[in-house]
Amino acid sequence: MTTIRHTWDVTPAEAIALQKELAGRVEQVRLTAAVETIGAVDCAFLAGGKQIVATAVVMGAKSLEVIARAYAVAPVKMAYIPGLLTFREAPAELEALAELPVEPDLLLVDGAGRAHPRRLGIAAHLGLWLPMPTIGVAKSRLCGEHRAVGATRGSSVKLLDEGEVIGKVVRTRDHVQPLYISVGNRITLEEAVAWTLRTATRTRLPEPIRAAHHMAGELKKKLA
DNA sequence: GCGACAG
DNA sequence: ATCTTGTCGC
Repeated sequence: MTTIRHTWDVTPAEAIALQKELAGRVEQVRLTAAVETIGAVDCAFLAGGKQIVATAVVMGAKSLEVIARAYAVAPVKMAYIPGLLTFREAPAELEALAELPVEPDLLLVDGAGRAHPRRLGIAAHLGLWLPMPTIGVAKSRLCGEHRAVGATRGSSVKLLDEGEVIGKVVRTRDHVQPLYISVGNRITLEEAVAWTLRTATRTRLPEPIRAAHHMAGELKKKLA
């Protein structure tokens, strides 16, 4: 299995160059192993944006019951720049994932996967670094265009950029803002959409992401 | 030069 | 992401 390693201490120009050379390593292929557990990572900011709290959760793929949780606090090293979100959030999220007692079989990431200007959003980048397949679940569009999405749950349309399908805009709840789903790594777009709908049972966001997001919010209050 | 722009 | 109460709609 191929996984990457590199420093996160880079300049914006170096970050862009890194994304360009790594994008070609993403594998859009069908899942090979059974998915028994699903995880998610998210984060929140502390101390006026000086520190980041990353959270990671693991749930049973069928029960959607939490099996494990972990978190990590780290200093923020880069400002938010559209397209370079990864270099701001990924280091802390990787630390939180490393604290988990068990690794999930599939990981949902808050942000874009291949639906990125250079085809390497945070979900794809983390997918190259980690061993399990990943899915990018973004709440809004970073790039690409698409037709109007049907108003009911399950409706979806292709997200296109420069003539290629980079993701899918998916409605997970009737009359609620759609999600921008894209391949992270080691999964197909169809499977990514299917797992998103399968885990977004009661709300717009998939349960694992909701749990990770909620945990980040609680820690933000608790850690000041 | 003028917008767009994951979280 | 973050600053924040009540309120509209399914």
